[in-house]
Amino acid sequence: MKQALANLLSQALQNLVADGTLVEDPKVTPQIDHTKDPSHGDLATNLAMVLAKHAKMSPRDLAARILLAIPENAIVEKTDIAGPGFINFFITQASNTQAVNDIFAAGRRYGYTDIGQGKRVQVEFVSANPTGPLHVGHGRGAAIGDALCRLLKATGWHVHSEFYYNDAGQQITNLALSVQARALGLTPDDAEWPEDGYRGEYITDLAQAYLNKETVSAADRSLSAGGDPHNLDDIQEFAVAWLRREQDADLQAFAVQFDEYFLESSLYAGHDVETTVERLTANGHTYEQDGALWLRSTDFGDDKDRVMRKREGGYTYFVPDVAYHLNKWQRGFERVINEQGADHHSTITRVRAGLQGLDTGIPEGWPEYVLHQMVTVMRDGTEVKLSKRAGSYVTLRDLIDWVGRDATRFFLTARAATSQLTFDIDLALSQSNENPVYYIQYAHARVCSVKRKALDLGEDWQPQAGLAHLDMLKEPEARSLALILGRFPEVVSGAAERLEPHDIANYLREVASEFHSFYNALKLIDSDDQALSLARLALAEATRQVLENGLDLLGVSAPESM
RNA sequence: GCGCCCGUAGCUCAGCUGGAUAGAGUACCUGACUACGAAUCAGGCGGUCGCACGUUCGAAUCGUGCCGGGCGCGCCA
Repeated sequence: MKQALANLLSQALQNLVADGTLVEDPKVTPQIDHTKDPSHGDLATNLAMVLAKHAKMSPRDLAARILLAIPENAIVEKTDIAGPGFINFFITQASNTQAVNDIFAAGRRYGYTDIGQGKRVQVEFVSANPTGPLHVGHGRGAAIGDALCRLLKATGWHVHSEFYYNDAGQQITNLALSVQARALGLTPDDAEWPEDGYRGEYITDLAQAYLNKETVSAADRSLSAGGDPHNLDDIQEFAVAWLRREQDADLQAFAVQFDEYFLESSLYAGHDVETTVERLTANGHTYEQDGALWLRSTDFGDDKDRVMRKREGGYTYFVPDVAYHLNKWQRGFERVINEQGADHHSTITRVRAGLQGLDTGIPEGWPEYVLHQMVTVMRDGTEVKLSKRAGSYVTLRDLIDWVGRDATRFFLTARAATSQLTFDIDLALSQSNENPVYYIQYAHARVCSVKRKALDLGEDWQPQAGLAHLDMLKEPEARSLALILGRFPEVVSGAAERLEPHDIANYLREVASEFHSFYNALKLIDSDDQALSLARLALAEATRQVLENGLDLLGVSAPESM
């Protein structure tokens, strides 16, 4: 719709250039927006105001000239010049209800576009260390990251989702030491307990499983415990596999899947880390000082240089990170998007600096980042900070157990990632009008119910039959519902472009709201007027389809009954 | 001290690539079920958009400086 209008306007401009009103195509980007106020029409543009200076005319005069230059068409019913020079467009009935036809034609793929043209994008998210259950922050990352993948797929990108597994380094050693301590009968209160040890209840379960010589099967491996509390390497290998299984189960409960789990240890095994360091050194971006090897990251915008190889010989954490991203680059991804918690913000400059230092033609802004702020969990008006299982934090599993997968997903994606999030357990639990998830799902279930009811009247009460009578949808409630359904493709492509899934959540609430108003104002099934009923049923079914498609982008189910 | 994010209705948040009278939910108040699902709808109340300058036809939106909150500033990850 917007696009069609934009085409008309650009033809109008060409006409004005041709007749000398305008000199040539000026470099301005006029906007076409949906109006807030129905008296302003359905769509409006600021074109005349933007061009006024260039044309040396007043915005309102120019607007009048533009309107005269618009070619004959079947879209615009009438126009208006308003305020300082806005051009308002009232679109025709047929043009408005065309969305319903489009929705029936495209079905499950309505809203999808081919903007990405099949180009490859890699999305990395969650990437939790295998040292404990996933917490609510990982949950937010999982919900947003997965929604991003779905949005990118819907806009024609070839998406590869990935979970980076930090199965090397100090924190894994601490994990192994903690499990070993438990296996040897120590508790976190003992003086001999490892200094940076993990204290959650799961450590106890893990130690017990190890002593019982249990076998764990995770996505990529199956491993049996040796059961020897003095074999630290064996404990470590078992602990990582066990926690991986634990995290897999959490992600499965959240319906999040990854195309690939990438192991940090593979970067050491494959010498990627060494190669990365060698290349940075060969390119002259490193120096030795105080027994350590430094990256001159200040050459690439960092506020200080960073140690790469510590005095004791090990690499700092960001070195394998750079190696990992070089690996991503070599795999040929057009774009790479990393979804992470904002507390890791400082790594961005470091990783990009390392990549620039490799001199392999990686663009400066590569990879892209989506950072999410912290999540606070509230219940009964107070903050929930602890879980039994993990000890010091609320887990993703806790949220799912408390409020269910759909509500968890929705609440975690409904807010802008840049805003801190307060997760209100009581609100998410309420099965009433307070809960936005149910509000949207209810609209979907309601359509399903009405369709069932209509079919009770006979086989000829299929919504599709209403497509022949769409011209009967004249009431304002029907009009504005059709109008918002027609916006869905723009909403999806906009959300994907800005990497902001919460746009979808807001849009779906509006759709549900328009539908409920429509439903309450008009009777959908009237056996005395089948044609009109069918037209309304078709509009309802189109609404259902948009709700289903939109909820799916957020990973939320669209129930046929509740 | 430096960097990033945030500050909009009592509460939770949209709007932020500048546009018309700043929106939604919730809370509170009035109404609507012998109709297809009232988990709904219609209406009302509620705001110096943190503050101050600036940019311009026009600023919640852009710039600068303050104030307040969060996160990060390690040879931890």
